[in-house]
Amino acid sequence: MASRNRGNPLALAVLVCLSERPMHPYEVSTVLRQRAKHESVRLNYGSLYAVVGALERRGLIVAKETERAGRLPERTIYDVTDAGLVEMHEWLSDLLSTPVKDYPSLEAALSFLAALPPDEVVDLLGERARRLEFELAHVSATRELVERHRLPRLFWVESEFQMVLRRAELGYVRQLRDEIARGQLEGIEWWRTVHEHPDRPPPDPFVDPVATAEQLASPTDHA
Amino acid sequence: MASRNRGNPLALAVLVCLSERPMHPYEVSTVLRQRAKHESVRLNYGSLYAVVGALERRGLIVAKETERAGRLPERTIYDVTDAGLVEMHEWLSDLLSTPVKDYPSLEAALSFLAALPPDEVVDLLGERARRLEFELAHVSATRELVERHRLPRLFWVESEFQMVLRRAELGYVRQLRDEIARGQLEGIEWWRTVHEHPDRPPPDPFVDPVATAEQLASPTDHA
DNA sequence: GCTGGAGTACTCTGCTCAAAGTACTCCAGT
DNA sequence: ACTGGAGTACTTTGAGCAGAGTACTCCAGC
Repeated sequence: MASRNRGNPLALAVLVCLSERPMHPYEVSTVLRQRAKHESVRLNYGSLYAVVGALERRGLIVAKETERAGRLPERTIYDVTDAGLVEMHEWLSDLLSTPVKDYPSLEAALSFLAALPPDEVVDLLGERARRLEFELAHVSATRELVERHRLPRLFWVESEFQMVLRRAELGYVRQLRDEIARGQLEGIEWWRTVHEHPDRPPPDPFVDPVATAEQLASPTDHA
Repeated sequence: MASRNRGNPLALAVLVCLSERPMHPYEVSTVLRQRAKHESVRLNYGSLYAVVGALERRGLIVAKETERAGRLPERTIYDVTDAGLVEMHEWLSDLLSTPVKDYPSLEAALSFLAALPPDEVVDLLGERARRLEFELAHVSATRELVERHRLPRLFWVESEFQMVLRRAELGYVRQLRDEIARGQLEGIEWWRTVHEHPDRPPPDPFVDPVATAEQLASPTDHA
């Protein structure tokens, strides 16, 4: 009963919307956008109609009626089923209670730091820090606007969380940038040498050459 | 020259590996696993051979030679091209310098907090906090192992960053849980009422009913 | 009265990508 | 000699999904 892959969280968004009242898919998309949920859940029409179809096949929602205004395309109004309400409840509970491995793009980039020369990395991280500051300023500006509309915090906790993550990222980026700039990052001599002499065979990256022998002697899986 | 979508970061990982020395795809996958990069970049064979094929079509890598050991499948050894090195450089620079919107699953879940009753949410967030603590302990244990092998920090900054994010998440989750438990989260009365009387039409969620009128009067886009 | 842009409500197309499968080798154990 | 499990090196498959496209309406402006 743990977190078997449930796929696109947009399907959860659809269940939540339909649990309020029956809607047609396009209305779901406008409601989500009005509430700025498309900042937290990837939303586009291709996926929307795909997940609605899938939810219907799984019996979690049902087509209630179809109407037509003029010669515009037909609108199919869906309603959530009891099974759908159960699934929504379980899915949300799972997401809240169980951390899953996300793959933030910065983590990937940091994995390959050594492929770029250190001085370039200093500049690039500085650039990122500046952009993060700008973004944070922008987000808190719009948040103030929302607050002035008196929409209770309950409805924008996700943007609060977003800012927490962004601030943590900014802190780390700044710190790492400074450490590289000041030559304090462990391994920096190796890093510099490799990029200054791309032709020469790279020297040993290990901090303590004695340890290398140990390392090779005992092929422990530290992977 | 900005961040046009470059697709799967696994392709970047391949470029980085091949920039060290020519390899066949399977060797790329074992190298990435040895260095624990599969913690930061989604890695599986289906995608690996797909991205290698795409890189070849785009002229960023070339098949150098193919060998065969016994009657095992043929191994195609690839090498990076000059264009590939340029692409690697640009891609990495982009990733480092430009923050992009990731969609962490907890952010999606928090977007729909109000769909679950508050007391359940308190329990679920408590559960998550406990699991995060467990994970953090686990990660710092393996990190110590890596340190004892004297592998310089330069090669595990990504796991450092991962821990920074996890700790920030833990802090926020704990705080939010406590605020809900203590009834301090703005909007909690509405939240409780809605779940205690699912039949009754929901009351106005706005903090200050007077503001609602203003809100309706000036349809500013706060989306 | 006609053009052009914003909005409505989807549909189509083709790529991506994860999981599982395939087909072999090498070796340890019995 | 034979079975079985771990490892090697890919290939196949089909669902998922993003972006672009379609076909209409409504309205403002000249």
